[in-house]
Amino acid sequence: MGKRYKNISMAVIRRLPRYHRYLKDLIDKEIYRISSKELSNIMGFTASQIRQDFNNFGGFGQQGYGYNVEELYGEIQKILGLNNDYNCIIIGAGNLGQAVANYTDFEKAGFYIRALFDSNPKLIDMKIRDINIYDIDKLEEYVESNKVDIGIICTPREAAQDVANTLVKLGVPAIWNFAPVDLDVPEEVIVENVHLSDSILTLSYLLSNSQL
Amino acid sequence: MGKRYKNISMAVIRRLPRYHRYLKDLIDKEIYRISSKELSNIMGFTASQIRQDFNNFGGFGQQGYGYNVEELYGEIQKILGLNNDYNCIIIGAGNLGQAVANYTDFEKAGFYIRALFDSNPKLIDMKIRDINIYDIDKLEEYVESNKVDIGIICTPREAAQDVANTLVKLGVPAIWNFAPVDLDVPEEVIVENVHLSDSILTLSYLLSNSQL
DNA sequence: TAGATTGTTAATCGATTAACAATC
DNA sequence: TAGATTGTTAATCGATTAACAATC
Repeated sequence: MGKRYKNISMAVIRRLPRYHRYLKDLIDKEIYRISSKELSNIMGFTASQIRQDFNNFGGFGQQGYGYNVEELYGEIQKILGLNNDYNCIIIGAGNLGQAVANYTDFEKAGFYIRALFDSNPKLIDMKIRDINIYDIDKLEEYVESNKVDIGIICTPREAAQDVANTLVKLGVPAIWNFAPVDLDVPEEVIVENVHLSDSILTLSYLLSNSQL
Repeated sequence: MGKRYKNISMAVIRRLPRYHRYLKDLIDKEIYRISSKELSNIMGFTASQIRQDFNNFGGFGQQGYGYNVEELYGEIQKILGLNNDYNCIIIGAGNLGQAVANYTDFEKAGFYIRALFDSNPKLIDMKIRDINIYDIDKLEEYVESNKVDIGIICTPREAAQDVANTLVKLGVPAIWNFAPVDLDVPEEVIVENVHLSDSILTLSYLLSNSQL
């Protein structure tokens, strides 16, 4: 278990994955040293913001030199909790659930999909890669006998809150929610939303209000 | 074509789909009148913020009464550009592309998927619902002879920038990007990202740094 | 009219940017 | 050492919240 950071603003937290991504690119390009100014040019954040962001977690740079890319990448890796593995289950094995289950990049980052659940009899006992789809009735039993870190909700809107209630009741600490609702959960439960419909509406707004 | 709003901050814009969603719920529940205070209780924004947000676009309420839900919903619908239909194409017909193509909710909101494109010979000429998957080589020809409002990029990371370049060259005004890269496009081109990998890393951060 | 609630201005809070001393 | 660049404090900017006069 690494250090735990508190009171970091969401604005900063949401930039961390982006740093992680760009630093990975730099390593792939065999660039091993970078200043906040150079990173600023690449990423489009100000150099000042970059230094402020990193200094929320301690000083990773060296005056007169800049940052060691691999070291910095390693630190952000740790901060993001990517040194751990996570057991994930997907509830809702429709198109979206299957797409998520098939996205093997997550596994590389330590997010292992252990099981899917669905209410559609046609899907039950099918496999995605080698991951089984169980009847939704087996969800409680499964979570009680297996450690589940992240519940991924890919059900239709109507079912999402019920599923969330079940996951919360069973002690699942985090939910990755793809259903187009804001889930009502106790505050200690972590919810990260992927609201595709909100995203396309934002695009729609920008398109209709653009100058063309 | 409705009014065009400029200089609205992204913070406000990103709340609009959420208002849209909650107002729809209210209509479904046959609630036809609401005050900023009541909406505040439901949505978790402050009443003050709600009034500020709406007043960016004109006064939709009435002192002493509140807001007429249907009217307000209609206004936000217009502001979001949902009175138009949009022709969309998906580039990359793998799991994610297929999941997006199958998500019929988008069609209800006016986003019509007209074609998919992929480089995998196995997929070409298959159909998702009744939408054809074309060879990626046919992309230019297609966009030249059909109006395309939104290009949806569901390719792997490596292909995404090339696809974006092609779309930009052909004059597609907006890109909905699911590939885990920040696309480099001219500033008049609208890009809305769905970075699933960034989202799961954010969740990972919150989970590793939570108090449990 | 009296009560309620908006629209809007002013105050506060938080996040970003600028500046620079510390130091490699 | 001189030059470069960080870490950090101070200044600025923008977004959120509070307050209240306008008015339905």
